[in-house]
Amino acid sequence: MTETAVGSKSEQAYAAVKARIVEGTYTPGYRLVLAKIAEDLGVSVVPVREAIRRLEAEGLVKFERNVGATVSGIDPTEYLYTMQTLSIIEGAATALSAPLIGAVDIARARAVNAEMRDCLEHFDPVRFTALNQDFHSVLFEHCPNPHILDLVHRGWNRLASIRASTFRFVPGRAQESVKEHEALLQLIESNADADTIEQAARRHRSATLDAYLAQSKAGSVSAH
Amino acid sequence: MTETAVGSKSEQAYAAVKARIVEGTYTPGYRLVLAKIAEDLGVSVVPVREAIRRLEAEGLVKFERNVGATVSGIDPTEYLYTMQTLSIIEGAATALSAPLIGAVDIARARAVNAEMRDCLEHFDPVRFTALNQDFHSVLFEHCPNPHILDLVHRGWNRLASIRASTFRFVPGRAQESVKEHEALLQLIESNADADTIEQAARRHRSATLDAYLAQSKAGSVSAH
DNA sequence: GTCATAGTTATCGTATACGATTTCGTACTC
DNA sequence: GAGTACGAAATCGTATACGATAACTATGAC
Repeated sequence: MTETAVGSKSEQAYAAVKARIVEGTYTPGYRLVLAKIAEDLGVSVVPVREAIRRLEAEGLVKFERNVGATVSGIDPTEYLYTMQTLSIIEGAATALSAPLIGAVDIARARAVNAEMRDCLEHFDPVRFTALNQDFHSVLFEHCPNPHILDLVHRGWNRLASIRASTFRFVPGRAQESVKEHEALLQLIESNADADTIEQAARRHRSATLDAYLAQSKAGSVSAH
Repeated sequence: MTETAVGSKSEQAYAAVKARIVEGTYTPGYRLVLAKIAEDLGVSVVPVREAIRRLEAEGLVKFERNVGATVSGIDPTEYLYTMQTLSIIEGAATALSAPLIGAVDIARARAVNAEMRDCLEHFDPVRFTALNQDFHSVLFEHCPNPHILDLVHRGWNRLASIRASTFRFVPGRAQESVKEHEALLQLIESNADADTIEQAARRHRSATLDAYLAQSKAGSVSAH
């Protein structure tokens, strides 16, 4: 009865493949062969097909008819697009959540942000990124509009699959990020109006994107 | 060779079911039975399954394990959520498109808007809604971010499946809408900054939503 | 008369099998 | 030696078949 909770085989396959993509076992460009995955998971190809199509809908994999599926996210412009979209969606989600964020949530977010500050010293980019997600989760999880919330989750998923850690590439950005987090919390605490919060949350992410772009231009990503 | 373009059976099934939902053959709440659809289309259930799952990912249908799929959109709050999400996404898409909108596009949009104005007299809500989509398409189709553009399309699809025509329910809104369109065009022509355009586009849709809510509250939709 | 329970039916979930398409390698020709 | 055409292998796409699950119905007891 312990396996009742896992749901259908399709569900298992979906979770399994997604996990492998996010954790990096399947790197971008990796060729996903239905039969092989099916064998690995001990299921038939049909549920795997469904799982792949679901992942395609989320943008985690690219699927070509009669050819097969590959893990997407190779394209650096893809990162740009995702970040821009997320800046808009997350900004809106945070603004909509703000009135529903209580003192305990603020405290929790502040605790996470403190951990992030500590993290700066030893500089563990993976851990820093995980904490970053925790922090923002507190801010947008109260969003009353389930569609928007869903879009935010999809955005984070895509980012996770593209890069385990943004901050590995833009180390200088981490310090500013922590400061902006505190500013954001103060805005929410002081019941700032929705527009102000939305703008702040959006710029917070845009700034990370800009930092990444500046870094890329500087030459470290000279290859097209 | 004429059928090569239609693609796979899954594709056909997807298009067929989607069309039936949008055109209203399958109304919200309609029970989608795999076997029946498969028979109607002359294919097996497997491609139909895939089609249904794709539609689920788009939010057009709701799917419950071991129970089946139903056309979603029954819930009036669903309409609210979709409109709110679309106001944000469409606002952003329009703002991002603005710099890329040329004089010919403006002229085309203005022509569509003129048709809408004519439409007000005979008041054909279905036609009015179709023109409305045409108008906004001109404004956001140049959006350079494909993800955002995709989200806008999904939003319109959902709306189409929920209601063939919003304006049937909020007739008073149509006139204002036409005026706001013209204002929006002038903003774009005068190269207004992105924030201004985004706010205007967003409010344009929010206003329709507000009008709908006021109407609903007034009692015409007393049945739950 | 109402509630609970067992049996039936409808529908979904998955496995297996085979046909269709693409891709890659090899041989042949220019 | 380079290019093209043919063929084989790999992989996807779909049909069919059967097992699993949940909704419905009828029957019985209280």
